[in-house]
Amino acid sequence: MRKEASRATGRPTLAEVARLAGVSQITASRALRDVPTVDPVLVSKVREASKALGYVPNPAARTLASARSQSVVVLVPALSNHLFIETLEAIHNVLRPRGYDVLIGNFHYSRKEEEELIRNYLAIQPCGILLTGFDRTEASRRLLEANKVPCVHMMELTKAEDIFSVGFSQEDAGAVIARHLLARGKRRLAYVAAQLDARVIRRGEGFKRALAEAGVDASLELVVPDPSSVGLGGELFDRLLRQHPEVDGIFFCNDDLAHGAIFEAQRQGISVPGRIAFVGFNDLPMSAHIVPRLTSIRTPREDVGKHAAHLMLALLAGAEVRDRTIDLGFELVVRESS
Amino acid sequence: MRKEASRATGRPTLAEVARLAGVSQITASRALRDVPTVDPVLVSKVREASKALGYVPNPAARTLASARSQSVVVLVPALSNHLFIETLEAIHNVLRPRGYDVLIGNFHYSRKEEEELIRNYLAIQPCGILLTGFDRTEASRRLLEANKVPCVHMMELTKAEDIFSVGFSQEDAGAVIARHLLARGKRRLAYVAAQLDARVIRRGEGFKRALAEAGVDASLELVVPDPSSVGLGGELFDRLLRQHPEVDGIFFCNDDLAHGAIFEAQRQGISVPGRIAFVGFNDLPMSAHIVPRLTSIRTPREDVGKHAAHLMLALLAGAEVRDRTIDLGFELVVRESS
DNA sequence: TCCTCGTAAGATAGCGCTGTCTTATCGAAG
DNA sequence: CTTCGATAAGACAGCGCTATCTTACGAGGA
Repeated sequence: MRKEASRATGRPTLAEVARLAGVSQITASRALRDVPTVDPVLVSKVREASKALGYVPNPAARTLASARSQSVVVLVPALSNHLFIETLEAIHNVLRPRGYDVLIGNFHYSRKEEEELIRNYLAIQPCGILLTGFDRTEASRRLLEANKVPCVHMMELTKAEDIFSVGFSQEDAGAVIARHLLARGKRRLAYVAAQLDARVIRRGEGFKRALAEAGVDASLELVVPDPSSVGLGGELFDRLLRQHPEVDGIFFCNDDLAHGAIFEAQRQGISVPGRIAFVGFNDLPMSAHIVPRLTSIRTPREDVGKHAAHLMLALLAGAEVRDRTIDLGFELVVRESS
Repeated sequence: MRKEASRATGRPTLAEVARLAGVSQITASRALRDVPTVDPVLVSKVREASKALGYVPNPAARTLASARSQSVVVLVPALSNHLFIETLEAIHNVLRPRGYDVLIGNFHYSRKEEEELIRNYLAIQPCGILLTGFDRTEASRRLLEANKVPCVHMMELTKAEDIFSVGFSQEDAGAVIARHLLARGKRRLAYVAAQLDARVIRRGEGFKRALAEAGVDASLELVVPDPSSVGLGGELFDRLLRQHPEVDGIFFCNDDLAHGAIFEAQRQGISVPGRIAFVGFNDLPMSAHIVPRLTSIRTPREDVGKHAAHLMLALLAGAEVRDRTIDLGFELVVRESS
């Protein structure tokens, strides 16, 4: 009498499934992985046996044997923010039902921290990585390259070959806002931004370029590196107004700042949009309810996640991907604040 | 000449570290895991060899061999919400530097979905699970029990033996709010809640109990199962006011609802707190800036994550844990809205 | 001096899968 | 009727680590 399986997990293994189905272990393995060279009759036998035993594959064994896990890593610059949450949710919803684990890495808008995360997460041999934007350290790029992990970039677009990206044009969005404020008759326009990352900068560039093209002064801006917050929005608005009392329209790089500014304006008795118009970015749920309701750019956050995840699935399946760039656009939602 | 290591990952392995350090593989393994029975001299030799080779342990192999992964699963009812984000961040900050992977499961306030997540995540043999609250299906409980995974429960407290919990008393918090509103001279008080979960219900119970104890009518409430949102807060406030125009104080089960109500009141020209006082729950960042600033309960979300993670570490280390219950308390932040 | 015992190091044997090579089977071509 | 190639199924080995058992060794007691 041997003390069988003392170290085992107690769960049914592939070998047991194979035995019950009357096939070899490797055939059972292939059947469950949809390898096409298996007789459909055997496949269904294996499927039944698997179900009968309540078999669940052991991901660790799978990873060890194939040198590639079933984990997809998603790196985002922040979590304290509806944007990425919705994107993450969408990614989860696509990938989890298909058996992938989703690992979230928050790099707090720090390229250095992102590099560290990449280094650490590569240890688990992820089968794919979803990244935010293109702005990262050279070392990060090299690590990804060297490990041959499929990557999909979210939130921005590029024309570069060999790069998969899902998002929209930050610059165009900024330009649309500029034209909207101009159409409202505003002429003394400013860009207010915090938490400078590549996307925020690009939005501002689009905004200022459109102003310049319209022959309007595009030099007014108040840009700080601090983390964005509602409180900061109020402060920045107050500061801008002291320095430039003539300002009659502001594009805030995100809704949080705009919300803070709305509260501050309310406290100071400044009429919005009468004296000054506000436009935000991202269209957070609150923006449709705040007084006055905030004009904003609705970004396709959820769709970015969904499409990025599907693109990753295609890459993992080894499919030929024609469109390496998926432009999901954006929408200007005009409300009371402008 | 053998085509050595064709399937290998190319990364250095424990065997190479052992060879370089001049010890057996198992000794190297023990040295790197801080098993105490290894000669300190050998430990440092192994450490050096490991560093020299840039060795990173393979988590899959480790999991397979030990039948336990380095992953900690965290199950939360929602992500669209600052609360859990901050808690998750804190958990990450504690566990990741110690080599654990943190897997997040969002069960969308659904016990059924939570059960499914538990079932699925057990496949990866997590070394621990962090749960939100105690309210789950019998099957979930059995699964956790049967798999002998250490569990820590967050956000609520219990006196039950053998259950580790980190949080605060939801009921007491509700009671504190009731007493605060009473102290403000309000007498027609209502509880407005959405997204009913165990904690929201408990808050309401504490609130109503405190009212009853003070001899005040505790029957006024508007409670709906829909997902909580800013918009819903406005609607519920409007509906309540039509049905009970005499209401002079409302406890909203969370800040989102309260924010929506503030906007709605503003639109209707209703004075807050003059005619009616508002109190929220959670103290989201926005609550300190909205007009009027919102009185709320500041919950120790970050600390809950931190303490829960440390408790988990203690359990994983096999330490003797004396206090199975960690009460982190809460704080009533009184502002303009009451 | 011999023997026991506690401790540290090593040898061994897997954990549960999948990559790769080999073998069986069958139909088509010569 | 034989040979060949394509295809499906299986045998085999091993991914990189750790649990477990075994051995070596020195200290302490009889």
